[in-house]
Amino acid sequence: MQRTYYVTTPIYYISGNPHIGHAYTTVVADVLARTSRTFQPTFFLTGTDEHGQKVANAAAAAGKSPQEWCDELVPRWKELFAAYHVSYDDFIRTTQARHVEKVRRVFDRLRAGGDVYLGKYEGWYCVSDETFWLESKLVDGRCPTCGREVQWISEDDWFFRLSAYRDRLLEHFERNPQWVQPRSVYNEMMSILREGLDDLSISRTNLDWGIPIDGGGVIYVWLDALLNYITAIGWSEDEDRFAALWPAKTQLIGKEIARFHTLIWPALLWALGERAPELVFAHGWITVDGEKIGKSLGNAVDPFALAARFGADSVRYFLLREAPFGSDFSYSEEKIAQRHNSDLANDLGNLLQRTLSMLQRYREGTVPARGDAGDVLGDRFGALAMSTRERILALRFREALEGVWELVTALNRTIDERKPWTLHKEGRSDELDAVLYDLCEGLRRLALLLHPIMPERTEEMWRQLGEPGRIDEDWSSSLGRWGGLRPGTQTKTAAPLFPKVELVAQT
RNA sequence: CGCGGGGUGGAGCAGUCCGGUAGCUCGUCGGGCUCAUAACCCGAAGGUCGGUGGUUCAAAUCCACCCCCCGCAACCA
Repeated sequence: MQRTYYVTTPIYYISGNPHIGHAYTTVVADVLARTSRTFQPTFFLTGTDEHGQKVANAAAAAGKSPQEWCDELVPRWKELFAAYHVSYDDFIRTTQARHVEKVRRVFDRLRAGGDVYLGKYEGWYCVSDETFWLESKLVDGRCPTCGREVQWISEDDWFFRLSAYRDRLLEHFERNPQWVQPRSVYNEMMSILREGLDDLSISRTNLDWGIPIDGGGVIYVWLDALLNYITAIGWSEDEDRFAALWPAKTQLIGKEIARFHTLIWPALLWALGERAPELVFAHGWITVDGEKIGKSLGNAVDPFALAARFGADSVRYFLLREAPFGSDFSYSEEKIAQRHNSDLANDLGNLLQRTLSMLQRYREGTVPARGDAGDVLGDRFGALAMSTRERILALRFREALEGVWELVTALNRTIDERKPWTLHKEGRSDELDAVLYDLCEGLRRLALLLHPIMPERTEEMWRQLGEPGRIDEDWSSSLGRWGGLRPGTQTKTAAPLFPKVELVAQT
């Protein structure tokens, strides 16, 4: 069975409504998936993480059962992903039977294999914050966060023998220095490894919203959650399918959950006799004025409002173009507006507009045959498709877009240098045909190359260019050589692709 | 001595792993063009890369120390 490019997002914890960060990770995964699909079998998984204390609390506060709460909230995520044109192949919920039964199977196997054992979980516990604290963290014997008294808890819990995998993890990290990216996260995880790992408590007896364990208690929500990546693709059930998909090619996460995905997750997989994922990539935070986004900070960003104001594709473009992937980056509506206006409206949208306008004026909207004029653009940009694909799949989105924009600039410059209006006036018909053809061919390529980033607006480009084929077709056949555009194609002028947005002069 | 990230022209950022004319976007100034969403194209000004010291023929890039900012250390992307 052919190997499939398998990409995942974290499954999202639904203790509240989705925010911009959820959109960010998922959009990035979508860009990978859409790019990969142009040349290989691809599977893109996302979903929701529904168990645990916080969900139980949130549901109780809303006067609902946890299951009702989740059932009502999950559609919000699906709406978000629809609003951002996310093309996931599967959406897993940890409350689904397909997941629950396999997690229980995992637990049984680990227990049988000796990687899970019964031990005592003890520590200082703050009831108010629902958090265990190391003695060394306490402030005057009180909770360092809220200042309340803490109590000594001692309960029988199941433990995962994480410490037994420390050496293998170290070796894995040393042999595969690229498997965790970016480098900063790799370094941090290495440093944690060098300090040593404790076994991990994987059961909870103080709540019942989770996957039950025979004999009492529920499975720790993180163990439950991590397993979604394999329960969704047929682990222990459909061996052929699982073998085609696992190990995952790229698992995207936020950097705050790196230790779960790069230390606990591989150890867990090894305990099950499976392989670690090929790449775990931890992206940075979206910040507002350098500060982390959070409800408590009152600076949460509503992703629905954002998409409504700028268009989902503009936001997608911004998220991928603004910062090197992996770094934190500062967000503001002004920055989105700037990107939208200068890159998308002025450079790209206007290029389409002026090209189609001239084509309409001089050739009644019909793409002319090119003739034998020199092929500088073809020489220069023939390899762009392959380099763009490589950069995207290496998660170097910014570089990929910068490369594509060289073509945008080159086309704008071509108009400036060749002056089609002059060619027309002077009746230099062959030269005019060649220029117009090249512009249309360049735009056709731009639509194809940018489609994974901006799926909706590029479809509109495609339509205006009068293209009959599929925009998500194989790049190697459609972009192999300059000149794939068929002469005689009838284009249509239409409203601007990216209408400019007004900058609100506030703050 | 808990761990990690960052300090580069007015703003926001690349470049630092594998040392060798400091690059990009926006902004500013000047010019060009008139097909286009007052958009596009060309050119210019502006930084010696947080500080000090060291290694080197040569350092933003390596080493040491120091200053400043920010995360993490918790079931929050």
